[in-house]
Amino acid sequence: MSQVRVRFAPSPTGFFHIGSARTALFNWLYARHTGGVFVLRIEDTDAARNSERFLNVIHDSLRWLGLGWDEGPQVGGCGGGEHGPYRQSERGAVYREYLERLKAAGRTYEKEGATWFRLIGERHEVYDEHRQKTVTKVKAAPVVIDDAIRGRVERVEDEDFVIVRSDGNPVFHFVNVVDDIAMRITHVIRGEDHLSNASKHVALFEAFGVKPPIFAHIPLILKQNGPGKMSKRDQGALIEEYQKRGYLPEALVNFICLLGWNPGGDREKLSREEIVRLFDLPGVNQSNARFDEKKMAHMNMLYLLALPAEEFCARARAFFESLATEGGAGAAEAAGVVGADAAYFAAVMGLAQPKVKGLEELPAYTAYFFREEYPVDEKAKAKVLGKGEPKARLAELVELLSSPATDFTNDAAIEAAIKALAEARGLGFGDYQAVARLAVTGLSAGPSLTRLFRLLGRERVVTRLARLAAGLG
RNA sequence: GCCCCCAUCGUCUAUCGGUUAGGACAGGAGAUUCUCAUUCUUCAAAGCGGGGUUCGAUUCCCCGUGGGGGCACCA
Repeated sequence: MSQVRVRFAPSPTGFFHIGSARTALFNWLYARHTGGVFVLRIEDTDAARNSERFLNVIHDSLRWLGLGWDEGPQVGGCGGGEHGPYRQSERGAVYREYLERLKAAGRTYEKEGATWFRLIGERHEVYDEHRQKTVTKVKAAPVVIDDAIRGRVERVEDEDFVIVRSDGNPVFHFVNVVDDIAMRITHVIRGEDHLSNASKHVALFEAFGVKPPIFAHIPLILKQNGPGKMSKRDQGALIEEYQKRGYLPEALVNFICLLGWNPGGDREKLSREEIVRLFDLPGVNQSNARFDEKKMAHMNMLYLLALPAEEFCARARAFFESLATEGGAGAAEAAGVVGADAAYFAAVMGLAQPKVKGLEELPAYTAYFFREEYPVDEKAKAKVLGKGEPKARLAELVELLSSPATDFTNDAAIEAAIKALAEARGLGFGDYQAVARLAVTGLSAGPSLTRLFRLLGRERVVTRLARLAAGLG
């Protein structure tokens, strides 16, 4: 059992996004890699901006991603631990105690109702052009941050700062350090946006007479278009979004672990176990990575393709169920799909699995299997009906397929029958394929025609073929 | 403005002084398949600039430039 204790410390002030997910993941990976402890701590000291709803989003997202926490709020089998409570809003007593220690050491003072942390060094007043106000600068000794990823970073912290607001609530820098001490955190793995704050934190650790933990500031994820880091408002930023769209969490984890880290070599698709085994802090990059939705979609497809059929079927069912429950557009249709015969559903999903890039394509891709009122792609329709003799081809197919002489029980027989028909007319399978597909599915692309014919059954196929033929009347 | 971090194909990245600078996504072309997707083959695509150090720099150092972050009684 290693002594490593890491923490993920989000604040419930908004939706959980991909950057937070990766920070959580790296912490989780490091804990698992070292056999250490992964702590979830909720930094909700800003009462005005926190909400219970966003707290649930954090819990749900972490669990969906498979990043269970060893210590933290107790939710569905995760959490507990002897360093609680794990919500900062419930740790007032701890902060008061630590504040007293700082006061006793003469490292605080009151100003305008707030409590400030006093740096050590000579003071002088300076007018700050940028902030347009007079500030007191302190000639403090440089703070050294020995970062596991960045190496040695030196920074001068030259202004006292508030640690307890005038309303009595402690500030982030203070509670963050106090909790890292109280919870015996050994490694602080967090975004590079905190690198500049680290000097404040180190100063605080030193004031408490505690050796700072090992810092590891990981690069940021940049938005895929335009300048700046990824934020909650950006396209593709929200974990909840991927969850709703039926992304596989293991694919998402695989993708985001590759943003700013690599296992060495050319491999990209890695199992969770391999990632845990290979992950380490020195392997983390120093430069920011731009988010790429296309590559992530590709990773998701690879995972979908690799799923055992039953597993794919189960995920697909869960996806349709969530669509039906969500109640948005298509909920009624999804409910219909969920209510379909299980064996039939499984057979349809068997056709779809090798074809779709994501579960979210399933409703449109399989609509015609589950109801007679399915959408028709008008562009495809115009194109297919615009050439050859569609009406004649449809009529021939209706005659062929409605005949009891045509075996409708296996794909090969159906294919052979249509090929024979084509040959007799001096045509190819392709001359029937497009128009038949349009008639039966409303689309120009989809699973193998003969396989979907067999699944649909003779009656529905013939009816749909005849219906389109009649429409051409 | 001040402080900190970073810098290889469009994007994610490999390389830890000597390579035809490799892989993946995206893009182009082709093959296969009843369409589509997959798969396979293939093409195009990179060391920011300038100084050093060195027999030799993508790699080490410095300066620019560019990108990112921070500078709250937010976290």
